[in-house]
Amino acid sequence: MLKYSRQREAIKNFLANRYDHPTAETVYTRIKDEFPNISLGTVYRNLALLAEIGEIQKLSTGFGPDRFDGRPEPHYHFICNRCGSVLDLTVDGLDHINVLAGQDFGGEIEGHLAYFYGKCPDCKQEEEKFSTH
Amino acid sequence: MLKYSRQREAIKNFLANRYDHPTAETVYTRIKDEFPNISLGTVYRNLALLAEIGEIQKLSTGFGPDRFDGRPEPHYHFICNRCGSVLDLTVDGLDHINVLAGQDFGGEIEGHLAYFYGKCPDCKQEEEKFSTH
DNA sequence: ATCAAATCAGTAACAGTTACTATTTTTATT
DNA sequence: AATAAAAATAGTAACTGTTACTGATTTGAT
Repeated sequence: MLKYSRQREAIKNFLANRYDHPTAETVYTRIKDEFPNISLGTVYRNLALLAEIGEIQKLSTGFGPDRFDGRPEPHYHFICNRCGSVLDLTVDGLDHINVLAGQDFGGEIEGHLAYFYGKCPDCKQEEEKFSTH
Repeated sequence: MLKYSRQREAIKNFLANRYDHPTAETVYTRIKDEFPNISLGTVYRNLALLAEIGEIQKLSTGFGPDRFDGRPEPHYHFICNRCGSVLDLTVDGLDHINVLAGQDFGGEIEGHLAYFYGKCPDCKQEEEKFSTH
């Protein structure tokens, strides 16, 4: 049985108001303003729990620590390979790739996980300042 | 300057003859048959080096340790969420999703990384044995 | 054969995360 | 409101996967 916890509530609210997909460490240091002696373990436990019950999303990008997304609706992410920032993307109609992937496959494709990477808007603009034009 | 190393050669050959995308730990224990006192650090260093020069691929699935693929040509992977096995997929013509993802995005999409998941052929067959038919 | 650069084995250190324990909070029941 | 069991907590230790360090060995150009 799930009981209320002020710490969990604070973590969820914190994520709901951020769009930069912070790490557990970042959540920890920021929640500390409100709960000075919250422990890192509590942050990890609640992030895992919230992700499990589908109220947030956990992003394992493969480089560096996991990141967390306060928006539970499925959506894709972009990772800037210049500055490392992680951004939300609004892409739809990508489910057909499951069919393509299942074409010559004896098993059953149930879903996919995709990350897009490249230059984020900021880094693109920054780079254009120095290019010939 | 890159110098030859028997250990690196053995690691590369080992991977070239496997299709199950072993972990560094697995590579280590198996290479030990030929090099009884090879160290785990050497395995990690060479796997990273081989991946960097494009002779193998490193797969960061997000759950558990990284896995390594002896085939350097770009291709997609399937992860069975029943038994955890990682399989190669032959899918082509998925590059158009970069365009779709870049539609309403101010930055520049340069590529993507995708994993498909579901039931592998073995687990599918296993499950069908127990279903009503 | 010489010798610098690369690689090695062995081991210590590290990052990110999970597990443990004794205490505190929550919440259903009185 | 008091009670009590279950859940959550803070604090800390332990763990997993990986990287960094060190002094010895191997490689390959001269």
